[in-house]
Amino acid sequence: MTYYSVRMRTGRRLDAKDVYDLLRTVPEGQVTTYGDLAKALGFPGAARAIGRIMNANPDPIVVPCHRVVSSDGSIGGYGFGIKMKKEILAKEGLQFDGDAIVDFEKKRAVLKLKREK
DNA sequence: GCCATGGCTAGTA
DNA sequence: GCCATGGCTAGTA
Repeated sequence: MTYYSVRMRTGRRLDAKDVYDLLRTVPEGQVTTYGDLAKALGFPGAARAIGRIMNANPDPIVVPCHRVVSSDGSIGGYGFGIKMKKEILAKEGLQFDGDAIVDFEKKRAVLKLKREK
């Protein structure tokens, strides 16, 4: 599996693999946000870049990109359509009020960066 | 110029 | 609802 890394305007690199690894720690039944992932990895403000990386997800089976939603608790986007995103999340136990996640703050995962080798 | 974002403000009710 | 943020890409020169 080859991942790409994103070159920030600052010159720093955000490795897509780091994003996917962190996202994989979000358990079924919970969600995180684009901005939370960005911040946890030390790139505050790069939420939009995270969205791009989600869109480029090479393996939706392994990387649960459907668990990444907007910071206001609304559904956010999805490469296969937000309808499917909602269906998957519903299957994982989340409830919706329109496009808004019910009890969003309770479902919002606390991201912890694992020390890498 | 586009977009799978987010934060802040005006302005309505 | 506006605009700052951030990288990508089609398409012009």
